[in-house]
Amino acid sequence: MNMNKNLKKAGLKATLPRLRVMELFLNEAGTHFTAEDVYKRFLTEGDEIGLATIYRVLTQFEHAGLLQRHHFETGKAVFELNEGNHHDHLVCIECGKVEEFLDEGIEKRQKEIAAERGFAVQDHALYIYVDCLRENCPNRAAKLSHTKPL
Amino acid sequence: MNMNKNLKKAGLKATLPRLRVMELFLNEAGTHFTAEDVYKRFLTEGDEIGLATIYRVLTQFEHAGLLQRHHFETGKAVFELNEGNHHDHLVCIECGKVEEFLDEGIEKRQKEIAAERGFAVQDHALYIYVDCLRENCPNRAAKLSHTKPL
DNA sequence: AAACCATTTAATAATCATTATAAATTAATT
DNA sequence: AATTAATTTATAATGATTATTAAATGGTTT
Repeated sequence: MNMNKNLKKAGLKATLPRLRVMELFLNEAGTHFTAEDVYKRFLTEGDEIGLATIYRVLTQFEHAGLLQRHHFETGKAVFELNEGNHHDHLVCIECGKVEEFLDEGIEKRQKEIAAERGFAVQDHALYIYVDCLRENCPNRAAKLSHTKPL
Repeated sequence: MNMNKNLKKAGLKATLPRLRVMELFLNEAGTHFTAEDVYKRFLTEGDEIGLATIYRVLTQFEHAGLLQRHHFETGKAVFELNEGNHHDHLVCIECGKVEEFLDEGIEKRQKEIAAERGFAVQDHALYIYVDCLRENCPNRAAKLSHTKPL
């Protein structure tokens, strides 16, 4: 199957933790998970996979290009399936909801800006922090970003 | 003097640690410091100001609008003087050098993107990670970003 | 399929950045 | 100068993540 092939290509053995992680990200493409999200998810499903293992697997998958890591202002890293399509993020500071977008104009302008200054772009991160204005936020209580002022 | 006034307005007493921190950022406007940078700087100057105090003061200054906090992909927060001029950052992944820029087109487009989706922009962070291509990087050894793939 | 061996996991402990706590000190006010 | 609340110091605690090491497992070979 697809999963095994991905792992093989990355030179990684098909172990239970890795299959579970891969499966989760494939099944829920587009979702952003922290290491702990993944850990807890498995716990509730009956799989006791150590948190350190989760971290290791996520990092390996990132290096293998299977996942992407992002650092929002929440203090913890989030991972999502790497579907090859670069995009930026809108992050709701009230509920943590994440939406993706891509704007060619912005992409192009970034390259120009770096080039104007003699730099070679390696990567970029654009996070727009918003208020989604939903009164019924599932986790309006568990706010993000206690450090960043608005 | 200027410094005392700033602190007063923020409802903060003019203590030695706060004056030293303020002074440092004023004297080196445009520079980005981590809490530890500040801590070490004072040490070499003979002032033993606790790291926890530095953290507290930096956070207070941030809340008072005197400093701005940024999270690059280095894992630690950096602070710079808030001169009122919003700007984004080009960060060299080889040497840590930071350059600032502002592009009205990008700013405008961001607002549009959020608005199109019914969100209210609270803040944003745009970091372009580049290679400054300087062979003589002062700290080409002490690289940044071991986590983020290029 | 049993044996082999390198890889991987699990269970910790360690680390790094940052925040909280509680006792001692100090700035602003009386 | 005395009072009091704010602040610093020193230290412990926390939260996210990484390192360590012995035990277990996957893939391969016989």
